[in-house]
Amino acid sequence: MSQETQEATSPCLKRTHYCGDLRLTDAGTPAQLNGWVKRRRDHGGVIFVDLRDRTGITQVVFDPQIDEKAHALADAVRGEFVLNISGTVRERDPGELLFQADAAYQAELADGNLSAAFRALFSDVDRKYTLSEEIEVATRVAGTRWLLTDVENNRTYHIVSEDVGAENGLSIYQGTVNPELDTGEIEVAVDSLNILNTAKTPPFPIEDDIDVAEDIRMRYRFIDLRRPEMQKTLAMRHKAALAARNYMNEQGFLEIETPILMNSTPEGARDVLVPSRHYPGRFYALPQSPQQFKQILMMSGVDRYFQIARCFRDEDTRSDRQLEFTQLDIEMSFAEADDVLEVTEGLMKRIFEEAGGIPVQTPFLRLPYHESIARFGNDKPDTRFGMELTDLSDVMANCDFQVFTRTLESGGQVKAIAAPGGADFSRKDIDDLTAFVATYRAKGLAWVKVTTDGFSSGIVKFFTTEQLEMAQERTGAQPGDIMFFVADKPKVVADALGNLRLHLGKKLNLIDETRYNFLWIVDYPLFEWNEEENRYEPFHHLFTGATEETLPLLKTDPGKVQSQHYDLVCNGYEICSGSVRIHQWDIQQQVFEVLDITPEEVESRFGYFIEALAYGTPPHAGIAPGLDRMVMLMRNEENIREVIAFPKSQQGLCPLTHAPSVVTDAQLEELSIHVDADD
RNA sequence: GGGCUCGUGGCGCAGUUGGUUUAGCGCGCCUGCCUGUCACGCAGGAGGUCGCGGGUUCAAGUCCCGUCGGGCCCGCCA
Repeated sequence: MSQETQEATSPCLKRTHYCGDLRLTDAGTPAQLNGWVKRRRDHGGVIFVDLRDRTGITQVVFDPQIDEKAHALADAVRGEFVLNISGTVRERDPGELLFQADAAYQAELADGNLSAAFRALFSDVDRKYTLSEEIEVATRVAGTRWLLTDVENNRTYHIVSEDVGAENGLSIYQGTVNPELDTGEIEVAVDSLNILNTAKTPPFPIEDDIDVAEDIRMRYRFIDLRRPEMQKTLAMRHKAALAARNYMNEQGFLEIETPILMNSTPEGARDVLVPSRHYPGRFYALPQSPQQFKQILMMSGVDRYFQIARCFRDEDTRSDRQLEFTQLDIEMSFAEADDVLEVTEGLMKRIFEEAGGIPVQTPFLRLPYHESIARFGNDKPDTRFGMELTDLSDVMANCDFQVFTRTLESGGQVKAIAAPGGADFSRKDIDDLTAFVATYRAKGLAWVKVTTDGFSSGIVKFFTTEQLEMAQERTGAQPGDIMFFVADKPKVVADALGNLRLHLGKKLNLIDETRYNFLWIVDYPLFEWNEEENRYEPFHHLFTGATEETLPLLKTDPGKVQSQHYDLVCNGYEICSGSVRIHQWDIQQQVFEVLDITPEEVESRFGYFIEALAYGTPPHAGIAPGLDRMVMLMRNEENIREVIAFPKSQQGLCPLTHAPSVVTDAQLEELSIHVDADD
């Protein structure tokens, strides 16, 4: 194969346009393009190449009559070769004359409604030209030239009013315009080609809607990222970060970097640790979030801070969780909860509208935590559809179904949801759903179908008609639906039915994918009781403030203290989490006491922080929107890896570089680390 | 730590109750022909031993055990 890539004179790499830029108005102008070969179509005499860069595709034509040398060179071109071409932009050829028609049909072109008679002329030429119902007519030159696009058949026709024999008539040409491409009305006739580089045949095609295993895409991520969809995602992520940066700047926030190497705080998630060379046996930790530093910045008088911060949590991944991720970290002084919510709402509006083109209505609804759990089974509800959970504990207390009554007697609950159209579910469907809820520890899934003839189920006999009618009324079940019941401890009921609701919402297509339902979850408890360890734990983190009304309960009934924490939820994803912080030393001490953290522990773990707190800390509050999840939502992706350029696999490996890697003994020795690696 | 699931030419898949063929198909790839295609077309061709290891059997891609890798989920994590 020809490998001649260079001339003696080096090519000019400065492009005049990107491949997605050119339009009909550019016809006649010279153009120089750089790009990758998406496809080459060799017709023996003339060669077409679809040249791709991050903006789009332009068809370039190698015609021996224009430049014999370029045409000869193009013979060796293959997929993903890197080309530099120059030539002239030209309107695409009107193509071959198909037939001529009476001038009277011209009137029909104005409104795009072609008569049956006109349509028949197309079919008369050849069956394959039969027009579909979906056609569009564009006027190219008023009164004389039109472009007729058959959208469904992806075919174009040029129609020209010109002299046909003695009188004026219409000439219909089979056009060469490609309605699929933004640049489809033009092409570049090449007079000079430089093959800047060759390429091995890629392992999968560089185009959207490919059906390729994810690990192969990840191993060849540099090829995967060339796909238009991925370029779109990268660009959107950039726009989101830019919109955020601009907005925060306009709101008076300073962007400040905080350390990546910091100290380990064993609270919450596992830290990613980095050994210290100077101090054998000591480790830095990568930030789970810049929480303490941003609070210290408030103590430092920064007043308003933000950062596009990389965060690290050494926990197992999920489709919406990575080992490292990016947050728009925000903190503001002299601020109350409402101030943070307002700034955040403005930020969301700005990001979603500027980066995603998605209109956002503010302010957002606010839903108390307990209500969210009660109605949706979790604190990140997808409110794009109904099927809410409903409590039937009171109704079922007197039924004859012992599974329910025993659960209720031991302090459990009976709740239900109604699935629209679920009366059609087969035994197998229901078995699958039972297995589904079992993963959330539910011991069973009771069901009752609602039909026009009444209730139908193996367990109907255990209930009175009134009880079932009450269940139907509360769940809102209609004839044709099915009611699902779970009886268990409240946590299990919430998990099982909450996830079943989501599962069925997707399966039954109840979700409007075009909607973005933003929603604040508020009124969280400050502490959570840990049954096993017989002590309180912070519901969020140690520095979350309490509401003024519930603050006195800190000493008497900590479980009832309400925090000033807030989460922002959109379509079932938590996208921001924040709170008003404790800024008073004595209140912070009380929190430590509730949590049984000894003064010694406080001193060793947060000594610097507590000390800073005592030196005039302003009231402050903050929040941290997750960039990855926002981009994920805007791109309608269900997997966070799709919106990260180089994500880790589920096992925490980098598929491209194979990190983490084994290091040399010399490196380990310098760090005084002895590896005990059996597994 | 656990459950489920997938692993056959470069990619996507098919391989029936273990025995039919030299393990098929589509795409891609290679060669040749073709001046208007845009999923170009036509003709021809190359390429896999079925993730890996072991076992059962006269016989295994097909059954069993183990192991490695990918994904989803529980735990964990906000």
